[in-house]
Amino acid sequence: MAETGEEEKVSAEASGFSDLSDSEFLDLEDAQGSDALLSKPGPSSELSGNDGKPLSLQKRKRGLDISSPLERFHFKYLCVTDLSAQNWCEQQMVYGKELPDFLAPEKAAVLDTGASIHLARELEVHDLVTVPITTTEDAWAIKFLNILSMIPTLQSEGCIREFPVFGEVEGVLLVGVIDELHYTVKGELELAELKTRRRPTLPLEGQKKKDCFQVSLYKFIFDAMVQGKVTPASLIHHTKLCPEKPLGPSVLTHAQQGGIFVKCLGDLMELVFLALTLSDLPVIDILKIEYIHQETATVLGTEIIAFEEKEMRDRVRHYLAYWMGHREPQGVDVEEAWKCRTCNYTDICEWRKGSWVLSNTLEPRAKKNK
DNA sequence: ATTGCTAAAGGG
Repeated sequence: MAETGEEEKVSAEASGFSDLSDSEFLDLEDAQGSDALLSKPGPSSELSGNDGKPLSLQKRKRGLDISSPLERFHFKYLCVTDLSAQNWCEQQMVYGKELPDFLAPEKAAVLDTGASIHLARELEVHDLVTVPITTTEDAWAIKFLNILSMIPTLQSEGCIREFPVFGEVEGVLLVGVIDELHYTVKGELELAELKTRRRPTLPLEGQKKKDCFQVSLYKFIFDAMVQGKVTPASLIHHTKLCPEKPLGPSVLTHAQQGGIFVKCLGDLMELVFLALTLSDLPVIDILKIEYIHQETATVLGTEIIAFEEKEMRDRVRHYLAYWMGHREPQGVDVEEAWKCRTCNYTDICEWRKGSWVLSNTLEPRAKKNK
């Protein structure tokens, strides 16, 4: 690596994250606090119908019954790709969350290949180092340190990859990673999303729509970040992070190696906020998606997306309405039933059953559509 | 490909 080009990206080790779920985590001093949060309040079990009123009504009064999917899954935030999965098929996304290891066999290879190609490209612009961590605060700290190192790189060298984004949208925290950001020869900030494909074919409309939504959402969140609309307070509120908790020694070491001297997450968040808002970062000018063939790396197609904020926001609102429990999940429309062909949940899909019954009972009589 | 009281993205 060239001297000026030598970039070091700090990345949290997978095993570090898995430590979080170990018993070790519960053995910490905070354990009592966490247990208290996790255990259900006593009255909930006693509610089981003792007077004449419907159970749901009783619970409703105490606000116990109405747990939104967000709460039921215990999600503090959603990934951008969760929402773009909803764009593909919301019902499928929900099954994916409910039945995690229901997933497929040979699809894995395609995903794996895609991931490898992305990793190889990431390594073109910076090295990866592993930082062992034990807490959620540490995990976020690594993300923030990465941002702090990437902003100056973008401004001086013009290209960064895997840039973390996050921000509250419609009251929900969304988290994602932008594939690539770079300045064009004209000096415009361009987001470039790479999509690798198993077969050397152009994506269908449904695929394009989903990818288009994904990058639009990235821009929306990124723009909000550089405009100072994403505050440390909002992040802390959603993630329930403790800003004063001291960071782990390995994280502190890596911060210092990068010239960052902080003691806790709160300090780091303030630095990130300042870096984002005071580095003359523009909003994203161009959204580009490139489809390439996995095997040959042939460019299959390039899309320049027109950012339509209102449409995107309406869509986000619609998707989040499911997560907040304002509506039931939906499957695909009849014209997109071809998506079911590659879905693992077709056999159990309630949405499909519903529409099959409908079309079966209505179609034979009236030849018209429904 | 799972994995998760959270790594997000990975492709169709």
